[in-house]
Amino acid sequence: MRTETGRVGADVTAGPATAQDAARRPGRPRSERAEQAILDATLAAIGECGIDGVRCEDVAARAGVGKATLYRRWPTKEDLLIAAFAALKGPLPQPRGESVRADLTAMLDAMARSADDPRYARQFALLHGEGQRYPRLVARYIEQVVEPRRELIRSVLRRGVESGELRPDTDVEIAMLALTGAVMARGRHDTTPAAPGFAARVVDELLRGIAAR
Amino acid sequence: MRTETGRVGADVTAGPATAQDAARRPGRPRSERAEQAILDATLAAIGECGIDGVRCEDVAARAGVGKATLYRRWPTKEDLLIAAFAALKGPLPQPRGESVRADLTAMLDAMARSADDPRYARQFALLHGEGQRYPRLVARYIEQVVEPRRELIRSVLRRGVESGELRPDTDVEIAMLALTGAVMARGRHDTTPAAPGFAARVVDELLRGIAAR
DNA sequence: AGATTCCGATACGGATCAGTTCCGTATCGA
DNA sequence: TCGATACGGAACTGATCCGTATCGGAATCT
Repeated sequence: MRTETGRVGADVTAGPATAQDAARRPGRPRSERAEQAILDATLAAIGECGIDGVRCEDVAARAGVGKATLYRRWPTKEDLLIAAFAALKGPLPQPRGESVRADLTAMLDAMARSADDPRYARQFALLHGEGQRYPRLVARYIEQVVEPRRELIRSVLRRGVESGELRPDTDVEIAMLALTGAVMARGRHDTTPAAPGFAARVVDELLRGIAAR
Repeated sequence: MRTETGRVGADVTAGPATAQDAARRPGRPRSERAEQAILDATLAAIGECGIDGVRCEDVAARAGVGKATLYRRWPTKEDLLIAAFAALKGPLPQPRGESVRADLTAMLDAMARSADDPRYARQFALLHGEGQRYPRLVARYIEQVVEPRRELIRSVLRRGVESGELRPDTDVEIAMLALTGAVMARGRHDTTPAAPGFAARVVDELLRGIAAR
């Protein structure tokens, strides 16, 4: 049974009880520092051990925190993982709007670069691999991390079609998949960092096409 | 300690002791049927439960086999997984050589179609996700499954360059990543089967390029 | 026949790990 | 100061699961 005072499971979506909530309640408020330390430790553990390799005991130890402190905030391991992934999503890179080529290159480059971080590198694979056992986790991750990034690429492509930079009959979805997929496929089993011009080369190959004229 | 009679660990690479070996030894020979049933059950379990979700006990039960029968062949879980993945690799689709477009389309279509099989769909993700804990498994899978398929795509592309079907300055590696990556990216979180023309659209977009003329 | 090895079944040892509970202590509002 | 809640630490429970051991019986060789 949960020792959580009165909160229900659905609240996980909005995060755990924060220190602000507690400030209006009697007793010692929850430590904001502990909370962040736990999330950081969780992400580090995921990067090192994989999603199923994360042990709550280890997370607490890394964070310099008692297990009770962890379970007071997230009643199950899945809740903790959801919170960690949500915290990881980070800022979306904003297209600068100069040209489709420049925007796509910048975004793919950011993708490829973050793929060199093992924490990011294993995100989707982890989710996909062990995702069947954590369906809420997968759904939330796709909604909060994957789709916004895909949509950003799509929007750049659509803008290119409107501005005449791209063929009017461009299949935006296919192009998006080819671009993001190339970055994914490269980082898949290649642990070396992406070469400097990699993103630009991907964009250029797709822009020009590989068919002979 | 292993109860294995006299075989060494390195033999796992070449598979377990087969019924043929045993036929030259006294006593009851090993059942070929049990062996195949175990491998099939392993693959099914991987597809359903994920790589870490596979339980040897469950595999034995599905195969209608005692645990001893399993451990007599593969002394550890990792050995079993390696054997199962090696058995899964299946035949390589052979390019028919008519045209680059036709060959690529056929191969990507086969990829997309097999990605609809959950057993295949989760292969690389599983390996990538929990691969850190099974390094031998990953290495063997890449070598035996991933690379041959990639090389096949590369060879078609190179042939296209030579025949003049593709631009002479085509970046074969990037093109290969864009093609295979698009299929990967589509199937990533999309459980619905690929649309019939999907592979052809990917190939065509890359062949023609999306830049306006 | 007798020795040997395999079979499926089941029980067991031992390790791991999620989640709980309790301890003594620290920090808040009243 | 007092009550309430938080803290880190540690012990504990209960479940899971790998791998071993043992059983009676079946298949095969000499």
